[in-house]
Amino acid sequence: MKEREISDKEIINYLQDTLYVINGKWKLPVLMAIKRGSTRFREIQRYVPPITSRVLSSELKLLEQNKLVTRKVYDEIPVLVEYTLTTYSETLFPIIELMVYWGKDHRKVIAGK
Amino acid sequence: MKEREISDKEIINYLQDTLYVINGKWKLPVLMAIKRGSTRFREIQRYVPPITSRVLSSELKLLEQNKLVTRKVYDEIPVLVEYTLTTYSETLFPIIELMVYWGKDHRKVIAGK
DNA sequence: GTAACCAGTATTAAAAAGGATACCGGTGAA
DNA sequence: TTCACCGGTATCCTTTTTAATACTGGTTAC
Repeated sequence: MKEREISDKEIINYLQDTLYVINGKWKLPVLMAIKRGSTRFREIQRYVPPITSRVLSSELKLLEQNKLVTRKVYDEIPVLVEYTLTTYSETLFPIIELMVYWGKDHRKVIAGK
Repeated sequence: MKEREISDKEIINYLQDTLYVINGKWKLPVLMAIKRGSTRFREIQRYVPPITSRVLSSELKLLEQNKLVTRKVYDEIPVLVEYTLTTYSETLFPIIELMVYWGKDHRKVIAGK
């Protein structure tokens, strides 16, 4: 039994759905920061300069809504907040990694004439 | 001889370079439209609704600047303008295709809970 | 001749994204 | 006690993006 082909309109819709989730300058860099080991708010902020706390705060909320990031609060003294990736977010990293390599090459393409 | 590892900062920079090129709602859908066979201005516009001609016009210029699209003018009567993909743009399609499939699944993930 | 299509441009406005700066209450170290 | 760090929020402002609408000059189809 064969899968139905994806129509032109569906392709555009799916693509736009993805773009809607990852849009803007910050969401993917923030995910990458967490992936690379930054879990604390200030830590992420230092990793992805020069994002302001206002913007980082709102990006993290959107990432949470899209089930890409989990926010955990530990009731220690002082209170500790940790951001971690969901397992679902792993599905996004093949795309992000391709984008990293593409950006690296693109720099050469544009510079090299 | 081993390649040097990419540092944290470079990763973020390359990623941001890529995001800078593809940012916004329209550039990737426009590339996809051309890929799927739309070469004329109005044809692309119909393929990617509801983009206005003003926005499409400026997106196409940016795509040209980044060597992803070629604009050819045929001096016929009436004048004919054709947009085609560069071979370089092919390097972007693995990313775009992953994004199409990711968007398809993401819809289920968000809806299904 | 009038309507419609072509490839856009012009003008204006609205909405969204992002940035600057200051500040909060709490803790901990010097 | 003063300073710095933590995880943010509040307020205000600028820039960027996107949209709405109209229009141009030329061409073909009815």
